[in-house]
Amino acid sequence: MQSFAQFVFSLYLRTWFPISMTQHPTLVRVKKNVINMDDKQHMTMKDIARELGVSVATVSRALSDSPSISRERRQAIQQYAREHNYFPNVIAEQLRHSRRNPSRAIGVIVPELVHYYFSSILDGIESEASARGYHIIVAKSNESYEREVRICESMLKNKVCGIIVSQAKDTERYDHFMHLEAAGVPLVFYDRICPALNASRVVVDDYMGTMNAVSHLIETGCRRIAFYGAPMSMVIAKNRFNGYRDALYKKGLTLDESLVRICDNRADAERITPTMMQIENPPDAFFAVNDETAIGILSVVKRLGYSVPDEVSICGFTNGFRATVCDPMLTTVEQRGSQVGKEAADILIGLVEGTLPRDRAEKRIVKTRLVVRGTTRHP
Amino acid sequence: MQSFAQFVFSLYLRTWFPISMTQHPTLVRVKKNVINMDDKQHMTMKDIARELGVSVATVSRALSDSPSISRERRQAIQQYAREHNYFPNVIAEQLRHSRRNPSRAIGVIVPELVHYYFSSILDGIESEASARGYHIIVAKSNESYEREVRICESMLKNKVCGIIVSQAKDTERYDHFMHLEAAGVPLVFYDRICPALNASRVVVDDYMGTMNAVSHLIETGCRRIAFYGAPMSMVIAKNRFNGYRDALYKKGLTLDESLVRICDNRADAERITPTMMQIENPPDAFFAVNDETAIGILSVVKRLGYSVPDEVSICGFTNGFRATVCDPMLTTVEQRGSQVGKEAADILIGLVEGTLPRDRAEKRIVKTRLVVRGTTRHP
DNA sequence: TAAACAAATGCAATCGTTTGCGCAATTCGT
DNA sequence: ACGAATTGCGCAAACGATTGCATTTGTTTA
Repeated sequence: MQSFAQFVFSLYLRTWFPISMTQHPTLVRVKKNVINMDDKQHMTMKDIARELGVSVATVSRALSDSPSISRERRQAIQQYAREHNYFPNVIAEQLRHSRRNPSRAIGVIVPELVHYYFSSILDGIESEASARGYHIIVAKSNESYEREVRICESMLKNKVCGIIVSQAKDTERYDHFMHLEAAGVPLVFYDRICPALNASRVVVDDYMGTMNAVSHLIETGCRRIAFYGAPMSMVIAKNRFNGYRDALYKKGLTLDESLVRICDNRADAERITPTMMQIENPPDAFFAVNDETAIGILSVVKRLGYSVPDEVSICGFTNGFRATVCDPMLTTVEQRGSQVGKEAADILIGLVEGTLPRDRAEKRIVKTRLVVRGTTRHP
Repeated sequence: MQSFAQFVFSLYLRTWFPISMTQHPTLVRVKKNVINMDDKQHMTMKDIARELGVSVATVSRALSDSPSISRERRQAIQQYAREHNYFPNVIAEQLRHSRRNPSRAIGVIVPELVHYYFSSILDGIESEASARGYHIIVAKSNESYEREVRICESMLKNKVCGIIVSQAKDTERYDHFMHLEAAGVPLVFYDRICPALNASRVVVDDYMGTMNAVSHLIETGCRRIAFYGAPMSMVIAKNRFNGYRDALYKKGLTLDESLVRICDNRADAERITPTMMQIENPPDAFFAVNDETAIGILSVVKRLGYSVPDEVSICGFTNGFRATVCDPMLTTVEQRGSQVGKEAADILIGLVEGTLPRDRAEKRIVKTRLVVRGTTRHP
């Protein structure tokens, strides 16, 4: 790993000297007027300057490889810095540059953390961000408007360069977001979009995803397809329903409203489904807004003695951990959370670095993919 | 929500004025010498001072409610600040205090993000941290030593007040961690502990968790219990194995080494299990190091025509999403990731704030809980 | 030989806050 | 009414880095 530190160093004089973690340098200096022995801190330019008998300005210029410092001095200073594992104080750098340069911290607001889709998105954001030299500050809103506001304040105070956010469910006012925009902090929404704001966003192609899935059900012989969706106040719910409706329409089937239910979790699915299977002309397939709901349906349908997929087909949406655990494995629409996260980070960084115009909202749609497994028949 | 901003304000003069997100104040000031119209920035003490005809020092003291400023002036300044949504520049604050006060950013290093256990831990850390006024910077090591080192550097540069970390699998050198400690950044390990370092840590009670689970299997009539564990180089693997061994011993059973396998993922489980069921005296129960592996066993055993739990019992470890999705639902040891995260954050904050001594490693063990479901018989 | 020039370095202000110290103005005690 | 104590406020130096401008050298040119 020796070469690693050198590699990093060679990359940049601008980006500075990393601490070579694999050597044992005199990183730890004891404070001059020793008061607290535990008080450890690192070198500053002043230390280098004092030690080498030059001014701080010279050190600064030498370390930034300015040609106005003589070759020998420059190299001497650089070497001293490297040997003593000097690295610049980001706080000071930032204070100095706060008017021109944004920080490299991206704020990420997640409704919840223990959730497959959000984890994948976070993963995508982290990958893209760290690859481009940013780090992420993560906060979860717990689906609460109040916490969301507080988090926005905190992130503004902590000078993030931008925020990637999925709204909390009970957020219906958007002033906090507008304030952020007004304060010059760019915003990128994912998953749950703020309809009132014309902000940049990344969403998955709910419409086409659902349409393809439902078409698949029809093509494999299903004729009475139930739809379990989220409340229509959510944009994604509406899009998925439209996809369902249009798939039926395109295949010449009529939409039977008795087959449409608001249901987006397992408990509800287990409560509702028995009734659904007792109606006069029960469904021969289910499309569920997420895998969790689909699993609920599956467990009930199996318990009622139907065979899956022969008598009843089931299709979910997410393709999370659950999808390959149930028996039979779940056919589902892959939501590609990681890709959503990457796109969101890409937009945000573009906005921050100026490669994307701030006055126009960048909107991206991530394509979904139907993953056919055991809960639907093969064509 | 008007009352919210006021509520926050009333809480603290020290913690400062939040931006009232629900009003439309003159947060955005136009730069005096307008060059870039997009350049938005917020008030500083200097602005307040100029406007009210006092010195910056007075503003600072008034806002920190110092008694050395007269009541009227103090209130006037506070009111002006509140009305104009002044809030202090954390960067500047930090620079000033860098020698005494740590930042309020906690670094969190996770091997992966899309993973139930790590998500729960992250969730626990976030909850505890945000409740105590800290925020978290999250980075994933992707199980790579090199990335882990780089992340440590980056976090050190970004002045986190401490780091909570689970080692990458291929980390075998610990210099980077030692450097952090040396630089005064406290470290708390979770899940994967660094054996070479006597650092603070939070682990789950792998030994007792496994012992209880295996005892449960024995009490429900199982006699030949297979053990699928992780490589013994990992501490948790060893502890879990010991729990298994001692449970057998305590119940008067002998350990049959042909029933012990290194196997910690689904693919391996599906490969190994058919063979395992063909040995002369096949197991009547499996204990697996995690739910994923247990699910793999379950799917094979079911496919081979055994009934679960009547002929074969299965027990996992984690109690993640998967556990309630498989059929029958999985009996498993609940790992309480969220609690682990909370304890870790609690230790770290204690270390940072000085309520816990830095010279002694704080070690906590989170109790597990056996969750009996459908893959094992009831006593 | 003095003026002009280039190269190398230092001075000092700046970013936004905090804080020790000192200076005025007021109030107090005698 | 005069020195002492108190009160209220400002000056200026930090914190660690950057950068325009001035200064110090040494070299070249007229």
